[in-house]
Amino acid sequence: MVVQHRQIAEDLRRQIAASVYPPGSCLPPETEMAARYGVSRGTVRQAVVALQAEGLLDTRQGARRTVLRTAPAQNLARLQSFAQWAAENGRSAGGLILRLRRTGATAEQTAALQVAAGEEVLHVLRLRTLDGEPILVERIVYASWVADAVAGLPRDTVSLTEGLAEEAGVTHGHGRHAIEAIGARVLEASLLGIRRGSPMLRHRYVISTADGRPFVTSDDRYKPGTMSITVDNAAPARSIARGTRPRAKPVPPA
Amino acid sequence: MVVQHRQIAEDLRRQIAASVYPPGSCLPPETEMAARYGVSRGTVRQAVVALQAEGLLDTRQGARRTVLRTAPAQNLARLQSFAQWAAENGRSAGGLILRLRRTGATAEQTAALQVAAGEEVLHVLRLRTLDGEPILVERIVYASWVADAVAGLPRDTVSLTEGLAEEAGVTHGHGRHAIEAIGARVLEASLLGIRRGSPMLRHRYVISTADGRPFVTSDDRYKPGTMSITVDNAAPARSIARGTRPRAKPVPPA
DNA sequence: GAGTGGTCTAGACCACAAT
DNA sequence: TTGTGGTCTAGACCACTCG
Repeated sequence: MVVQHRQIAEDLRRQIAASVYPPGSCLPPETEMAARYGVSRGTVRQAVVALQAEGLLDTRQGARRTVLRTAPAQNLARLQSFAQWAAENGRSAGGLILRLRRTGATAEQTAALQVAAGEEVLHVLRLRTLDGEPILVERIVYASWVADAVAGLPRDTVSLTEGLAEEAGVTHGHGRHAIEAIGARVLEASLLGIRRGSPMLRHRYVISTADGRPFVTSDDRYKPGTMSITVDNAAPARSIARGTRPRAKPVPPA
Repeated sequence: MVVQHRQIAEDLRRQIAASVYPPGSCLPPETEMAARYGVSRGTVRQAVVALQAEGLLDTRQGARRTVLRTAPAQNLARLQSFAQWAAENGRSAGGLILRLRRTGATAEQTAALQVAAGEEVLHVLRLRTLDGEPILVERIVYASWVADAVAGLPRDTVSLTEGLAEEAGVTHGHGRHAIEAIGARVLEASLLGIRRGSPMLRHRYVISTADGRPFVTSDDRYKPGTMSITVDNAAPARSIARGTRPRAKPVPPA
């Protein structure tokens, strides 16, 4: 981390977490921070912009930036790896590939993965556990150009995502997700020990590399009551605000 | 829109949408764009950074920026207003308040809205329609400081969100959302004409003003098969990439 | 009116990618 | 090696908030 604006951002995050600047308090002015860190105002801005994007700060032109939260807002990255999410939350994730099959792509998969009609893809049926409990059934489909790397992984690989990154250097760039509710089918019911028709959370997604090539799509179904997808977001723009907004009660910096 | 970097961003978005720069093609270098628009390089960067955040561009140090998609990725703002979402998609939303009641806040609501224990809050039970079809039951709770503005709105107000913005100048700043699957209870079953236990999508959220004061929380439940929440996201960082990534096939700018 | 953040400039140097 | 994006500077002016 040789980049100054990252160091400054990290430093500010730490101070906010440590309640040096508690929620409701103001950050020092840009000019003052610039002097303190011995950098130009622009560099401080780069750091502060990052914290804003994380939902940590409220900033309005003309007013001092105020702290909103102590903890950084969780971001959507968790939608991209169950194993990573589990690790972050101190839980242990497991995974077992039940079936592995190469077939021609369906029309839907052709569109999602941007492969030629009928081109061979790799289907994976996988049961996942959290702290030893079966919790989720995955129906994953990999594009042919990553299929061999996936097929070579052990059946009980905990994170296919990381395995694929290590084996083939393929990493997540963008994801497109759809979340619905759906009744359990026979397969899920028997694998997870629930009744048919039970309300399951269905999470479908397509993930692409940073340069826009989709390589995996999946249909994940969670056991009822076990999973809640959470999202923090910030309003995209200052939108339709009218009049003057009341301020949060000020708190002096510690 | 007097700000140059916004104008430039908008111009680029338009050109990408019009396939002047189709997916896979490269954007001109920063210096060239700066000259073309008659601004400094920094201003161009501000514009381009916005497009990156929208998932429209792939950028890597040293390489030209490449276009990833034609359409701007939809963002999470839709999670904040059903009416707005419907309007954007050319559907007609309706809403009818079935019950409106002031009571003391429960423990859960106290925490979500950050009000004193037992402080009065406004409960709203509301049935929503899409193109005339009942689709969703909302259980909304408003903090007392916005309750009067909400209670004064007509029972068939289509957008309480916009109504609240107009009446009280209260607008969305941040949202925290949780999405689950849950079986239909008697109330939803009868209102939506479905069977008890049917798999419903449950969307709970707390919304705060830009300065961090929560003012509304809700528990929305969607009729089975009617709603899918979609999310586009980009990887937060250049994470654990190994080796050189293969490039997307180049396409000449039109 | 003083202070603060938002925008913009004109230049510089470096790190990385492509050739 | 050359071109490109990433970082940084030192200064300027404007728009907005707040006392």
